[in-house]
Amino acid sequence: MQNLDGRDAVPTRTEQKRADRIERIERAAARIFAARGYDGANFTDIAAELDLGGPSLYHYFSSKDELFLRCLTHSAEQVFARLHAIAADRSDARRTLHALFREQILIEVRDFPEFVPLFFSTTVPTPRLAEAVTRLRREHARFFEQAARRAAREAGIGKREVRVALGIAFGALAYLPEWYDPAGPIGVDELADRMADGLARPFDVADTARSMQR
Amino acid sequence: MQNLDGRDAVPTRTEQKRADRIERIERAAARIFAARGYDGANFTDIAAELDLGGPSLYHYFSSKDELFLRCLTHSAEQVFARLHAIAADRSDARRTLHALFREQILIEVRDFPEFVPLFFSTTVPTPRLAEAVTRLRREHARFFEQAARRAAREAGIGKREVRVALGIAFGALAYLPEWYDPAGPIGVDELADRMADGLARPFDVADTARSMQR
Amino acid sequence: MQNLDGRDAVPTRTEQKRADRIERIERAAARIFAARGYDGANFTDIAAELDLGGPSLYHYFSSKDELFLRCLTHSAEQVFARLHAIAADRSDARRTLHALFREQILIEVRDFPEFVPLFFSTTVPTPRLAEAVTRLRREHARFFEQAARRAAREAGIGKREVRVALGIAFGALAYLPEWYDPAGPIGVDELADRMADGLARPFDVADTARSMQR
Amino acid sequence: MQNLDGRDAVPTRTEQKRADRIERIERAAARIFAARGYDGANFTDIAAELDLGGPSLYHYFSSKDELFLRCLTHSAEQVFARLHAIAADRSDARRTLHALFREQILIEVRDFPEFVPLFFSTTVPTPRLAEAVTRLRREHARFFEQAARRAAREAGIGKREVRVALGIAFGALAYLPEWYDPAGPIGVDELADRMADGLARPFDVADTARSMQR
DNA sequence: AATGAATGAGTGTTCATTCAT
DNA sequence: AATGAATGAACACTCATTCAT
Repeated sequence: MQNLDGRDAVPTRTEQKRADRIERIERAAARIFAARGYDGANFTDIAAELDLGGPSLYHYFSSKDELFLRCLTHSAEQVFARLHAIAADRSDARRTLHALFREQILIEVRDFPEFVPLFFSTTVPTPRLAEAVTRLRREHARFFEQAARRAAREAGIGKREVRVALGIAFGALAYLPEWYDPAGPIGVDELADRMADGLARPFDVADTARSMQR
Repeated sequence: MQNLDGRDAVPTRTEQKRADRIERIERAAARIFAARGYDGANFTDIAAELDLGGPSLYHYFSSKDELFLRCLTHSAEQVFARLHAIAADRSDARRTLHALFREQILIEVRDFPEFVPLFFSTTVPTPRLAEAVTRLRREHARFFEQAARRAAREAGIGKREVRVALGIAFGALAYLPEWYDPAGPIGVDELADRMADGLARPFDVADTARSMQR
Repeated sequence: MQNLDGRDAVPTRTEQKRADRIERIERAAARIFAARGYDGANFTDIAAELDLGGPSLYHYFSSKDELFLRCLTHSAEQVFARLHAIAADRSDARRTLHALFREQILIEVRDFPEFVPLFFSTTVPTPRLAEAVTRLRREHARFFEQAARRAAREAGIGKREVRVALGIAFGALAYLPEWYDPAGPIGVDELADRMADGLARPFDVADTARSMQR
Repeated sequence: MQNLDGRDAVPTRTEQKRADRIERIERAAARIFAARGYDGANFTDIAAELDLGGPSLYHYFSSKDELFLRCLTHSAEQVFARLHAIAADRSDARRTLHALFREQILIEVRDFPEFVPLFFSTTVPTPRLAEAVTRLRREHARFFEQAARRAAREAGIGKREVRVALGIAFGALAYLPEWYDPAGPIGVDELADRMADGLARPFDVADTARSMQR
């Protein structure tokens, strides 16, 4: 948002209010979509969460489809930003990959519990959403793939091993909230450490030599 | 199906026909539920697959809910039977665990593609189904947990490591059909080998000593 | 509806019943559409006319759009059949044209009062309907145009005179129910005679010579 | 707008601005109502045409109903004024009638394309509008009826012939924009001449004698 | 004067489910 | 056993209209 001067424009009060509203709606919607899925969440309920009538949401979103898309996109953007910050460090690929796993885990179980249900939900009803999900997942995967490829090259690990190792990792990340309870015996940090260890292990040098290729 | 004598009753022809019908319906339903999810699959379409009208299904299933439940239960039973056969071998826990992973993978990608969507679908609409899913998943998990616990004891691995390792494994198994393509470069058997290796690795003795406990 | 033998198939009782239902619905719908226009007529009211609930109509018609289309098409077909019977006589073009006008008038004010509102309604909401209306009107116009052209040739009347004369005629026919009251002083037959006279007059030989070309 | 003195009040600047606004809105509304019909035109779109928000229109019109009414009334007034100017000439009834037709045609196809859709639209949704339309149409018809009656008296034509002739004429006028294209082969003036000829013909003396009374 | 916010009433449409046949 | 008929409950979405700002 910039003026012709190149300086950031100050948003008017109304613009600000509107933006706030939109964000609040998105948050509520994300929560409900995450809990009940696209089909199970209805417009009326989402609106009711904010003491609004159903049709009021149409002031901000043109359709249910779009509302979901925005929830999805925004949450993805936030996650991507955090992964990006980590992926930028190109020094040690193995360590970067480990850090990416760690970060993703913390996002899921500590910072952003809606992310997984929105992002990894398998049944996506409208074609437009299906396409968006595919695109975003590809983008998400790339963070890990790039680091993994570099790490694999250094450790002399084959493409197919990488593919399988990443398949395992994505699955583990997509399913995590299904079993992990932050209030349980395993603390969030411990989980992040242990799990990232496990997911990154196939990219260890010695390991591979011994056990992955038997 | 027993008579008062305690001997197995011979099913009458009509009973047999009915059982056949039920099975055919379940198969079709499983396919459609798997493809479109509970909400996305409608009764009419499922019936149409068998050249039946929608209401006809009510001769065999009292509700959509129940139909799904039966699909779920039956497919689970089949899978459980195969896992059971493997788990029965109590000789080498580590090897048994590996074999269980292998079997589960083959079931998913080669023998029974509907299983994962039915069994691991995250959004379950009705409470009754939710409960059933929980129960079945617990039962399913037990196969792996028992072998894992025994293997862990032998290798001196802690409970929490086991929990994390199994969390990773279940996630990987639940997400497998999302990325793996049987027609792709990695063959089914190769996948089963490599992936089972990866999932069972945390239960190796030496491995754990070195990298999981840093 | 024919068998392989080439004989007309006897419709089963259920088919007959269904056809009856459809026809009854169409008639009610035609009446309401005619009275209130496409937008003004709602599905619920049409169904209520037959002591049915709104959604019941979907057993017979897949959408409001289609229901209207069927009303339109069927009424058009009936009208076309009657015009066709008259247009078939190729002896005297001037007389045929006159007879066509007469027939159309009788259809409108005596036999089929819904025809005009359905067929000549000017605002047509959906593209599919707009296209159908255009096509049907063209077909309808052709009956009159063909006779008119032949009559014009015989009487030595120019194309543009024909165009204007037909424009007047179609307008008069489209607007007729707006002012004519069958219960009023002018009887149906008298109306048909007088009006057909007026509409066909431009195709008289002498007339044109004198007054249309001043 | 008069003061207590009886002199015309000078409108204040704000009053003038308001009047301008009203007129601009009416013009836009007339265009959209004409194009899409009462139901098809929505408040938001009409306002958007003037870079206004929907609710802003309520500063000038108390309802959609009223807005339509004003469009209708104003356009009718303009048309009536022109017809009035012609009807004032009482010399030759036959010629006056012809001139009225001509004028009406020019209004429709050259000067005021919105008039017909607004004025002759057959489905009128609200009772209040229906009444207004009836009243205005009656007023409109009177211009033609008066001249026609006088012409008929002179030519010795019966009431019912007049009724039919006028019925044809009004229909022709109401339907004109449906088929006539000003950019087509027939020019506007030619159309006006020919069509007025046709519509006035029944009021010719000789003509009637011969063909209308057979 | 203008509008952003909000909504209530209504609309077409879907679908699991019931029931008489 | 099978289904055509029918429906009630629900849902996304539209739109004229109100109101506080």
